[in-house]
Amino acid sequence: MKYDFSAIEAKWQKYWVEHKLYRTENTADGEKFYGLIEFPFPSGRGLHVGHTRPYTAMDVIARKKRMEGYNVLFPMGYDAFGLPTENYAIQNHVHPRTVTERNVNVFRSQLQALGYSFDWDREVNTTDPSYYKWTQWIFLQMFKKGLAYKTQMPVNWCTSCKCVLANEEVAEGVCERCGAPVIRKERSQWMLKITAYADRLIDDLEDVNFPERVKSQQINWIGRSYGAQVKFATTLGDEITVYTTRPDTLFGATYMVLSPEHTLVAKWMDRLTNPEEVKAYQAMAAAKSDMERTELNKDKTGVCLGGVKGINPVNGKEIPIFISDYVLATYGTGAIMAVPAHDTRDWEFARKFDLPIVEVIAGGNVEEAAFTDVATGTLVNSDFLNGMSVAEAKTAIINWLVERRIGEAKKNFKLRDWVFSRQRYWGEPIPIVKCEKCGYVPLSEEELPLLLPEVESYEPTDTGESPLAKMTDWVNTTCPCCGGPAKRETDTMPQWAGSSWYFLRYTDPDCKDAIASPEALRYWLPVDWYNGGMEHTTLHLLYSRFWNRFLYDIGAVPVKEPYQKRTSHGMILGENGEKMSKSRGNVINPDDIVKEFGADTLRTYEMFIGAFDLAASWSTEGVRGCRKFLERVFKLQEMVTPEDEYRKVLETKMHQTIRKVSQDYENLKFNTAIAAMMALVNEFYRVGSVSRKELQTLLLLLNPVAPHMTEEMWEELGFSGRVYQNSWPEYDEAKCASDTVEIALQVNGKLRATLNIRRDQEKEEILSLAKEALKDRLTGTIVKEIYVPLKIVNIVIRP
RNA sequence: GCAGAUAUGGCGGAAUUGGCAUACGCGCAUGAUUCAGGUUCAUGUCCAUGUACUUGGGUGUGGGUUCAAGUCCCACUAUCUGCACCA
Repeated sequence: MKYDFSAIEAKWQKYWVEHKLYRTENTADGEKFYGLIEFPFPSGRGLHVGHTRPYTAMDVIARKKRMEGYNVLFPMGYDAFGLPTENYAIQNHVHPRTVTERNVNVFRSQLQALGYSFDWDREVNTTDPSYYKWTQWIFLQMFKKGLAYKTQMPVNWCTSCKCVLANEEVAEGVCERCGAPVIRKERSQWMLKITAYADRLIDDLEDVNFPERVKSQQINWIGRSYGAQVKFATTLGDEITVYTTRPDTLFGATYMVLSPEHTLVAKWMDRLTNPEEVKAYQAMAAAKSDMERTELNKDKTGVCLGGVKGINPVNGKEIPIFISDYVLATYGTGAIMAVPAHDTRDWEFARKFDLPIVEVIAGGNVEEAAFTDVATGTLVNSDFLNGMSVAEAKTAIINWLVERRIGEAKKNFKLRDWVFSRQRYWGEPIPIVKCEKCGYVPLSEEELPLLLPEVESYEPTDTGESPLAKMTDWVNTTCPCCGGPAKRETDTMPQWAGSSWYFLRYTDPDCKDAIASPEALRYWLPVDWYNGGMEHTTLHLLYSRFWNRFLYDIGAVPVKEPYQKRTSHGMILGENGEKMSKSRGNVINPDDIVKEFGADTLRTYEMFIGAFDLAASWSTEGVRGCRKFLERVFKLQEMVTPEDEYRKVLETKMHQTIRKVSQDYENLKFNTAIAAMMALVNEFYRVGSVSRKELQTLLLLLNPVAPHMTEEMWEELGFSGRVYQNSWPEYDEAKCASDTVEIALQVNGKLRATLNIRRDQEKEEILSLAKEALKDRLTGTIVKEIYVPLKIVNIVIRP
């Protein structure tokens, strides 16, 4: 009997589609289960073996849950707006919509060829006007609540192409396309006030089941810190406000540093003694990204502002003011007080510029290095703070500052507001018009969706505006508020917009009058299990939690947190252990694998490749191994005996395997689940036969991973119904354990022998058996005898 | 630089609470089947030493705790992911 995978897979895929096998209703008996995977960006390169790993994993979970009686929602869609499609469209003079449609069709057929159990009736596409209508609607709600606003923000500007570049299009400070230098230029941008939700985004993590590493990465990214804001007077009259997490070290502040972009620098420019030097430094800083600027191993640079001094409020001392690019305009107030004795970066800067280092917390040697340990130090050289601990000093100094109205306790976040504008064509138009009289005015909800107009060229304009700016008929409109002349916003939304709420739309994808009907949202939310990549932890995952929380606050969704459980998969690397990429020539196309080995083999291999949450390298030899395993299962048909029960010799093994596979699937340990099934199959071969009942159980266990082959065998063997209509096999805990176990016998921790014991044997009896077995080695005084039940005996002797 | 993670045979990886390191697969070796190659089946396979028994070493590096450490603690090193306009 030959395993003809192409015929088998085609047959069952057709059957599943025709019978709408995986269609999900919004009401049903049994508990609901909503399993979600990150929907793909339909790129021109097609589906990647990196996609199929998490998709297969959740498909396994979904199939198992259905067999356990759950009403399962397992949907798929396309996150189809975005830069790569737009760039392809520009190069090839085709409409991005055409490119998107083509790519989506390729993706869909690739996904279907892998036998995923998606409910295809619920497919969503973020570029569909009936979808982005609601993306725009959410933006309008945010605007109405004051969470969307415009401000000046720096963007990457190519001096030659004269257009705004994405960070990805900038390589080592030059434009990726033309090689011309890229500078940072201020532009008016739409922003979303995610910082208003910073506390909630941290605090609500307590209620969800996310891996610790995901939680801590989000918490650190949001970066909540408690400190103080302090006003420093200057000799030019203006005050500088600094943010510090260490107000206790105020007596040790021996200089100040402003970010090169700080507004006071420009204001003071005429009165400085070294304006040329300052301007030159600002120009240099503008050419660097934030990351380059904060690299610690680089030499600290900076310029002292000539002709102005700051005044330390606690001791009245005049201290120099520098500008340096290690201070970022976007964090805190863009200005710091520098305490070189107790901050590493300040210490290095002070050494380089020969500035005084004043120790105010005893415990280290500040001549050698900054002393940053807050737990043990005691305040010194600090007047009324002397002798206090760091914690006491913080409270005391803040009270002192508050009394004099020169400072206050302040909570700060590293999280920045979300830059929501893109000067691009292929995104959702922002539904706002600008009226000379009324300012920024939202469109009324009846006018949504605001459709993307047809343009001839998708190239950004010379002024850096989006291609939409060239559509004067579209841009010039009337103000919804006063009816006077107004202009439409020409920026579009980032790709993150559509993906921030897609999981809501799946619950009711055709809903006409809301993001989804309240009944559907109530039934399906929260998502029970969301699997995705670690690389999305601080952006997509955080953004979508933010949007959901906002929608909860305005009563549009019923749950605070959208995802009850989050898991992450590791990347699939090339055969050489490097990231798969065209330039490295190590890309594996899933289509080729399906064609040569079959979808069931690809699925099995990707589940077997290694620990699900770690990266794993591709191995075509490994694929062959999984194919061999499936062939061995297929050939079991020739060895079937008619018993409709587990035979005595295999009973324990059967129960153990069911338990292992059930638990391992649930814990995403697919590799060990498959190993257990391989071991079971080896056992069948060793025995030389398999009973009908044993094979039936194996087919049920293997079905989620290899659905086509198991369905075919099920039919061939004449079992009733389809595999998916049957229940998940059960195991008996009592039958998982054999009567005897082998334990290890150690002397001084070294393995010397093993011993077979009965489960119910007494400790004393086992110890005496052990000593008998080890008697040649017990050549000294026995100091200690350790027995760990059913595991080990360790006898400690001294000569 | 900051943040999060990872490190086990020739390779992918396994190992409830600290309790027999290397399950399962690949590769390799030997044998059977075959005209032959492939397939399939069986056996073996951490390293060193040795006649089989054995003995010693061994989970990135260096220390520590413990009767016992891949697992816990301290200090390193290397690699991977993200860093806000790629998604």
